[in-house]
Amino acid sequence: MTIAARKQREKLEMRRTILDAAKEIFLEKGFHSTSLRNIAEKIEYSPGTIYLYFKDKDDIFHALHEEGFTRLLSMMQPLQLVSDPMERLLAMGRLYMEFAYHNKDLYDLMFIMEAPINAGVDREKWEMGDRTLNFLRQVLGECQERGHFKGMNVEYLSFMVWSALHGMCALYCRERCQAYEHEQETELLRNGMEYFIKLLRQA
Amino acid sequence: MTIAARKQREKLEMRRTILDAAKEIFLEKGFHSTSLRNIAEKIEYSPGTIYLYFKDKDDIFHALHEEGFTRLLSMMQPLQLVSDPMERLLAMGRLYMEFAYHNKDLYDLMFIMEAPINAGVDREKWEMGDRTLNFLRQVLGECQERGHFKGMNVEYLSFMVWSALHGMCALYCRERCQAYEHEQETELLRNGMEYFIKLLRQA
DNA sequence: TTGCAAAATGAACACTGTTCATTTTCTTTG
DNA sequence: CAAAGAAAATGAACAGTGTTCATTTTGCAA
Repeated sequence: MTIAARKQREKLEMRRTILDAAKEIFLEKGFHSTSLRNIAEKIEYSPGTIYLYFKDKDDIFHALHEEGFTRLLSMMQPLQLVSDPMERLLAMGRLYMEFAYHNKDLYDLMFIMEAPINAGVDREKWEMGDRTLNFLRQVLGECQERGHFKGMNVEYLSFMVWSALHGMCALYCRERCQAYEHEQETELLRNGMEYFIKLLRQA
Repeated sequence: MTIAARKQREKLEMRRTILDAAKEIFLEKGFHSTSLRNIAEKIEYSPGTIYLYFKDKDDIFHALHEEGFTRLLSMMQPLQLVSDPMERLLAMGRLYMEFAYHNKDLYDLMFIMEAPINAGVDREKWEMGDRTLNFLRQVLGECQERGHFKGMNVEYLSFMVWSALHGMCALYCRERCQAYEHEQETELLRNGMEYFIKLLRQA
């Protein structure tokens, strides 16, 4: 039995090795400029080998996609200590933006790129994404219990809030902040965030 | 002299022909699945010919990028008839979303895709984008004159407003609305927009 | 009609994701 | 320990990509 166990472990280790190499190259060169041959070369295996561990290129980046959500979610856990729901919501917002700012390519992979999500809408794979969204739903629900966002539907409200944050992050990730010649990216993000928070506080 | 003029006209016509073919295939198959050989085949020329009229693939889609802004801007012109700036702002928002919804791939090209904008930040080429942004700056400034958005910086304010709209459109374009299993895309967009408008009205 | 310049060609280059017959490596059995 | 069998890794091959460039075709002027 111990040999079968080792085999399975080695299988997982190989997946990790591939994933680590893929992530490194991807974060450095971007998704579309990362080829399977690049990855294969880095781990010193032939291109064909990768297909023994992943269905195709999308499958690799789908795995990284999941890792991103796990990371984001784990960063959000401590926020549950913030008792006031409105303050928790605002802290979540800032943390979300912080995550996007410091993990530009990972954020891009998770929320902007076409590749991993389009092919098939694998429900099971979105589990981590769902959990993140539920976090937002919950805090918004609690805000309503304290009198905020009166008469609003939590589904649509969460979509609006998520969108506002995502919009700033997405413009940042895809270099559209350059439309503002005289402002720095960081200032745009910081002040954009604060203004949106101002709107939320009034509602 | 008349022959040189004709030559020049033919050069422009050829550009148009290529652009039209490119747009058609692109809107049908998406950016990355559109190859120069596809375009060449459609216009019944050899692949090499295209390079006599465009520097590279990006150059083609940069041209379409510009067309997108021209279209959006022309759609916005009639809004100048709306005298109340707050109403004009809200109408602009709805129109912006309408544009994204009905021109999904064009919107994607203009505001999400990496290809055309990253390579070089051609200032001259962003002219149409600048004009669109100025439209927003102007209406926000007028809103302030009427007592809205007190004490806010128009630059940051416009970034926040743009981001909120863009966020919804971007999540829609890149199929992230699927995170909401039980809601339709159109309802998410419509209600998300209305909720954001609610926030703006209060500020 | 000849000569010249502009326009169009399509083969070639180096790359891509993916497949699969072949070879190598490891594990089990006799 | 050797032979057989299974699992793992290989790398050539396929059909595609964006791009270049020597060669050919075309249209105009002398």
